[in-house]
Amino acid sequence: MKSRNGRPAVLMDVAVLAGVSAMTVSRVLNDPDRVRAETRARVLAAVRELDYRPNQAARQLVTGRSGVLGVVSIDTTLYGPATTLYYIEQAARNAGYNVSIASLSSLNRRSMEEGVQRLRAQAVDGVIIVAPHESATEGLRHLPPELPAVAVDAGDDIPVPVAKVDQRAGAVRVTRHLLSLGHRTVWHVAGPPDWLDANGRIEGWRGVLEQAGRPVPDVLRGDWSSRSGYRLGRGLAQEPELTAVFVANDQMALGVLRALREAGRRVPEDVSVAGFDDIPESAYYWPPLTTVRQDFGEVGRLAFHMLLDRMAGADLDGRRLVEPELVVRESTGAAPG
Amino acid sequence: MKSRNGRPAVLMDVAVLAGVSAMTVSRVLNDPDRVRAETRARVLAAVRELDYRPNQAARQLVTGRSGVLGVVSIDTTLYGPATTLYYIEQAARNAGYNVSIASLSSLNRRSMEEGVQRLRAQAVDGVIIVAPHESATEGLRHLPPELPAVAVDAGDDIPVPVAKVDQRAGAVRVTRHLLSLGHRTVWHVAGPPDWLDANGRIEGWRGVLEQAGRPVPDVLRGDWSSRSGYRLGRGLAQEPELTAVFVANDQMALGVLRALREAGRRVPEDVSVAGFDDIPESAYYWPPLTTVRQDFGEVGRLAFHMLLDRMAGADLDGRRLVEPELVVRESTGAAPG
DNA sequence: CCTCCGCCTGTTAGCGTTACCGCTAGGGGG
DNA sequence: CCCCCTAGCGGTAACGCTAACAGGCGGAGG
Repeated sequence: MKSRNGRPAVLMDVAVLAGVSAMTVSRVLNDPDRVRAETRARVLAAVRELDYRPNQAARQLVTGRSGVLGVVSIDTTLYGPATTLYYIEQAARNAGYNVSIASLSSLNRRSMEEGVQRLRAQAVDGVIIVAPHESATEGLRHLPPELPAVAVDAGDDIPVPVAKVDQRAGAVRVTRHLLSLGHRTVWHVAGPPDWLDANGRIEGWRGVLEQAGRPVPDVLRGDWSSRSGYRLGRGLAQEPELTAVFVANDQMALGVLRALREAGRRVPEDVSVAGFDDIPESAYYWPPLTTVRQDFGEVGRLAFHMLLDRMAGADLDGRRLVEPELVVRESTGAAPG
Repeated sequence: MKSRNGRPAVLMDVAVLAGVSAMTVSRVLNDPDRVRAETRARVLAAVRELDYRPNQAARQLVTGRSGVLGVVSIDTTLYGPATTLYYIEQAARNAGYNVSIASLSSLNRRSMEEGVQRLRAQAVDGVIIVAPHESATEGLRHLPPELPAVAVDAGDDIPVPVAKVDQRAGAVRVTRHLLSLGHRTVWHVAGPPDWLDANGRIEGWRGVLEQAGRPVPDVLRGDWSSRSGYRLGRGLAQEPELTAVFVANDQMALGVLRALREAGRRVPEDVSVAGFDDIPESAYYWPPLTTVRQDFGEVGRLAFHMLLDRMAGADLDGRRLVEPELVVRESTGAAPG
């Protein structure tokens, strides 16, 4: 039921109906223990009867807090960012926060900073930045210092806390797995330059090969899409020495699988293929894909809780790593011969 | 540069620095043409010098508008909802709106209404509801009437405008395509009951078969996942009569492809398989998947503009359909024999 | 010369909430 | 018996902005 005159009820209407002052109504809503149980009950009854909802703008104007968190993220159509965002939102909701988004189509320092500005203009209490790109790192060094911020998958030497999956460790595991199957070396189809995840995976892969004294093939660069995986896979299929490929994400691995098959090279009998991410479909590729599982949900939750700490004034500036997990399926096998 | 005392500058600080009244500053920001060019320039200079940003809460308190739109959506991890959300956000940004999200993990009337409540408590100016589920339809009939709302992919007989892809037309096209290849009939792996998209596709498929006087096989029900497609595909592979399957989305089609291959039935020589959605990977499945392209981006943009009209007071209550497009690849071919 | 009109700017009064301080009633200690 | 303390509640003043009206000033028209 609405207030007498038809407009939404305000705090004063509740106060009048309950026979108390406006201040008491406010207390009932924000600090219920400080008001006598009987009074509280009367107020709550009035709240229900009038269908009263506190005006956020008025509350924010005086408290300075909006209860809204901002997430600026690269293309939320991608599986990783979408999943991270989803779990951030879940965690935020459970803690009583709302989340506002700023998706970036192109990723560079300016677009990222513009996203932050947009959210700031909206008076968010804090931001989480999902911008796993070299070009955005510089922007992270110049964030407004009074705005609590946490980054996901960011580079080093930045003044904000970071939550991320340990890309390097994942790449190390999958590369070691391939070497342990007897392959002389492992080729690598990487993500685009400037992507931190792509570079982390390259480092892990290269490190294992160098440490084992194996030849390090040239890195091939895709753009995360199946299309680019297919294109690069056609080139790879011409390499006579090729027996194992580590592809930097599952979508590109799908393209590589198709290219190899079209060239008549069997997986895993002739060539082993491994991916990264463990998207839900990869278990149903042909053959089912060996890959590295990233727990994007955990990253999202972690980022949110770090932001919460940050907003509470904690001065954490470290990075928290989530461990990836090797998932062995049927696309990798013993080296031929 | 901040205001003298260290706190963020407010409108009054700008007014003092520019030597005008607060009202003039407000006008420069909201209705620049109504103030003399020279005065305007002085004010803008002061704005820049103080790094002044209008306080949204104060503005909202007096205007009643927040400049924030809400999107309540089923699991934004799924390709369709994620893409729709992405384009809604893009369109909203271009029009000067921010977007706040409420993702639903389980979809039913209560969770949907709770999502709307959460956004309403946040004082959004309007909401877009992506809840393509029977159970949510009833909730759409009881939305607070004063809240401008638009639904995406909703059912019939609801009092809010709807933007959606014409599911039935897509199913009709793909089923006709399969019949035209000489198949006696077409099997169907559908999405979960209560999903409107799933049911629309069933209707289109069934309609074509009945109209052509073909037998109508029992509908198989999956849950959109590749896993369920695989499970149902194993059953299908046992059907001796099977020569054509229309699968209600591409992920399930991937599972069906694998199940058929494992059972030794070749695609498309023995069995034709078609999907729905045209996710970016489906062109790289083995074989490349014939499917129906849904333009989720167009749906998102459309929904946003309908909401804009709605907020402007327009009384549209119709539904706007986006046409899907058949994409023929290599997973469908002439009937065997 | 006066009046009227349009352009530009200023003054006043809120918008709905919470922070801060103050008041009252009742109870326990000296 | 008085004093002080606490629990419970109320009054007032912001928070930062814009709607609505008011006024000054110059030029056009009578």
